[in-house]
Amino acid sequence: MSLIYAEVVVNVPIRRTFARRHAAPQPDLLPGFAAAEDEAPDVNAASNFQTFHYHLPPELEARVIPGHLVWCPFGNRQVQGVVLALADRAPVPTKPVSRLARPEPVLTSVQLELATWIARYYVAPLSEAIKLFLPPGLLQKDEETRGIRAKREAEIGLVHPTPQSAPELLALGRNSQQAQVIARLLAAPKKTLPKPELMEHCGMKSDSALRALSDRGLVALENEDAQQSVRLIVSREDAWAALVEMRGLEKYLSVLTVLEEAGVPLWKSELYARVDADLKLLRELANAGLVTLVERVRMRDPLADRRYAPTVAPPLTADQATVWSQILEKMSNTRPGKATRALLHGVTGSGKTEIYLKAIDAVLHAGRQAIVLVPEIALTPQTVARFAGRFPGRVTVIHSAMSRGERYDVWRMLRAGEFDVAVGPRSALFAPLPRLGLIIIDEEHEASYKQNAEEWGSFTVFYDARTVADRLAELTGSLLIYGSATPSMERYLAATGAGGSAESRTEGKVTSSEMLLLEMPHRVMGHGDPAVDGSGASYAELPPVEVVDMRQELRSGHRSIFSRSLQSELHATLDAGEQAILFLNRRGSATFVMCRDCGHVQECPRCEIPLTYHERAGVLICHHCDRRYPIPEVCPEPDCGSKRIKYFGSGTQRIEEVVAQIAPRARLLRWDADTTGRRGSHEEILRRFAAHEADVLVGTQMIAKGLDLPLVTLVGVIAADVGLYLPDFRSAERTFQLLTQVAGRAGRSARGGRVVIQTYTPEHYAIRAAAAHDYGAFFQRELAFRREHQYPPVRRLARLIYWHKKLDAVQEETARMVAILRSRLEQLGPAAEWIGVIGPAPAFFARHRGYYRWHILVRAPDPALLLQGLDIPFGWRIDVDPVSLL
DNA sequence: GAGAAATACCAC
DNA sequence: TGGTATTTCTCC
Repeated sequence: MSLIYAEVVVNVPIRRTFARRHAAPQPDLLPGFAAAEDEAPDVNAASNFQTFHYHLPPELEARVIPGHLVWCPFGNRQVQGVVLALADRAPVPTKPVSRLARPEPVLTSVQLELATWIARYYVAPLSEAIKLFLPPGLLQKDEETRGIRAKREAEIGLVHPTPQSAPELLALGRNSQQAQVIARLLAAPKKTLPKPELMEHCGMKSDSALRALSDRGLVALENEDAQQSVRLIVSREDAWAALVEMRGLEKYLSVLTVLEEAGVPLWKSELYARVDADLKLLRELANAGLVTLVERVRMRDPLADRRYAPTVAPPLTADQATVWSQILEKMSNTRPGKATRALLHGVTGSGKTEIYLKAIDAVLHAGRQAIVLVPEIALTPQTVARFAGRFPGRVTVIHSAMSRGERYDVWRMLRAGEFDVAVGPRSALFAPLPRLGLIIIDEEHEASYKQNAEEWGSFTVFYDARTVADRLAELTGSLLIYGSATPSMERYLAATGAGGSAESRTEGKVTSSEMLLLEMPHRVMGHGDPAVDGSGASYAELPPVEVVDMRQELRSGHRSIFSRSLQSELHATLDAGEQAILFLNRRGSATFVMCRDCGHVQECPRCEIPLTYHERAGVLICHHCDRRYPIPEVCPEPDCGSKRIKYFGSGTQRIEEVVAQIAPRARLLRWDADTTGRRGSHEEILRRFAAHEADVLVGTQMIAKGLDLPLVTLVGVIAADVGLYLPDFRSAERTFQLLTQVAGRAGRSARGGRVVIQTYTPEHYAIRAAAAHDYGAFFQRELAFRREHQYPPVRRLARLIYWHKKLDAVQEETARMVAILRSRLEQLGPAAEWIGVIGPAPAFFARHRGYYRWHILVRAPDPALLLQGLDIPFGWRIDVDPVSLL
């Protein structure tokens, strides 16, 4: 009699990684892993894939499959674990699996495979990668204590088909002789009864009640054949109305009416929202047999109480039609193991969302499902409304404001196939859709798709949803659409194939597969305007951008942070009763050194990264390689030699105050970290600005993203240079994206608009390209820069960050780690050809919350190859494909 | 995360 | 050298 064994990933933090001595790596789960181990066994002998083996007791043999959550003995206690694989033998003596934690598997085979891939790619514990797929609170000793308890609520159903005149009603309300008489007569043939019989039935001792009814004109007392009788002399409807009034049945009837109109059983809370009722009333109705009152499990649905007006697809613009036909053509090739990828490069307002909706529609018709990723900040009601409105009842959302229980219910409903479209931020990628066929990543360039290793938090897997989505699309054979007005270098390089496929193999580009490039270069103004193409949409010009050279301003004696040009534009805008957005990039209030005459910025000659001014030490430091340089007294630019050298970023003036001086009557609204701390205040600020409760919106990062603000005709960028000279290889890309997106806010209506960008370096290619709305020019120039210095997407990077309270401990530990990495590098031999270890150096934000932060960079086609199985002491974070090096 | 084993530390 | 505090290891 042979046993069945389960390989289990236990939900226990395994403090140290160590050798996986017994079980061989599974080649189909870990492509490339086994081969690498053969070549360099010492480096890859250890693994973060620590698993444990158990045998299945007879009663579980037929019930357990990979993906099941089970309880297992572990040391002297019971722990939860996820079954990774079944086998007919185990490498060690085994204990039995104790029991199933849930009857259904918590992960599909595709999700297990993806989790395994994530753990390897991001050098993270497999157990942590698995947790990404589970709603928070599921993996607990006692899930009842973690707020994901199933919610139970009474549901009210209607028993009687026509409750308005049901005889059961007569058991309710207050009784009276008059009411009894009317009820009796209503039930009688010909609405007439002999008087004595009637009085007897109703227990009447005198006929005063009858006379009162007669006085009200409801009944007539008649003499027929010497017999006194009582006749109802109003219609049945009127008699019922009188009955209702007499018995005080209105409150009962209003409940019944709501239920009748709903046509389906309602939750108690839904009923309460529509009608004034309480549980006592409902119990009376239930006792009378008019309604059923059942307590059952209620799924919390974040969109349940929202009503979206159903919308239909508008005709496509010419751009949209072209793009759509290209997608359709490619979609026919999509099958499991083969994804179709597309990059939708469309300017702000070109109608990308309509393409997303078309793609969802097509996928739903094919019986498959879709995940829509949006940057968290853009998860405004408007975005959700567009998806929910087009596909009523089939869309759900996942967002950070949801409670544990709500997330848990959404997870369960998705798994049960109750929704076909999941909209949410990066974590929505792990939604359990059983028949996934489409992944959309809107605003693909947004940094929030990367789980940031620099954030303070207990995250352990610093994954990039854009990269993981690529893998998921491959595994499920899905269509994957990235959309952006300013695509990331990674995606655009993949889509244009610049550099060639042979190069991308050796240089380890993020994706080696084809990506369809879809361009939508025209801005749609809105329907109903004079037709430019067949769809009835008209195209709008992108707003003209004026670049103001602040050096020139200075030379002319204007020291204000508002150039003369921006001041006059601001006045013109306010005079016209229009609105302005003033954009200040305050991020990391950079301390770079710039010549105020020629705009020259001090850089590290080797890393070509701006040097950071350190006031205390009185030196300039490169935050990549830790080289130090003296502060120049004169500008080193050959033709300049100016002595006016400025330390940028120190003490940014408050724009608000200056605006108040320039335009005292302008109503100001501020949008930054201070004013948007509370949840929902984003929307509140936007709403107030959209309602023209203010004339000028002053903000930092995320101004008015993705919102139509027709009255905004001026966008001013106060200092485009801030952010451009941060010591990070993505600074130019980020600045270009920011400027382009901000400029896209202006002139989205027939009023047109203007953009003013103030800068000390108007010749910088990021600023010139943004001003010219020329993505291609920026891309080519930036790619050359990345290629020259071997930065992503030409090469891949991993960043190892170490935090500690003591500086000497940081230096010691980072030096130790670098030594280990270098020795591993040697052991790799020829496989290390493209690998480099850079550092250690202090991170840009070198001191954070009392901790020193230093980092090491690994440049490699596949950083995991060097880092796999590394013993990683507490305090380290491994960030593969870091989004920032600050 | 907890108990067992290994090691470091210390008084004599 | 024995006893104890501290760190490391293992758990299928």
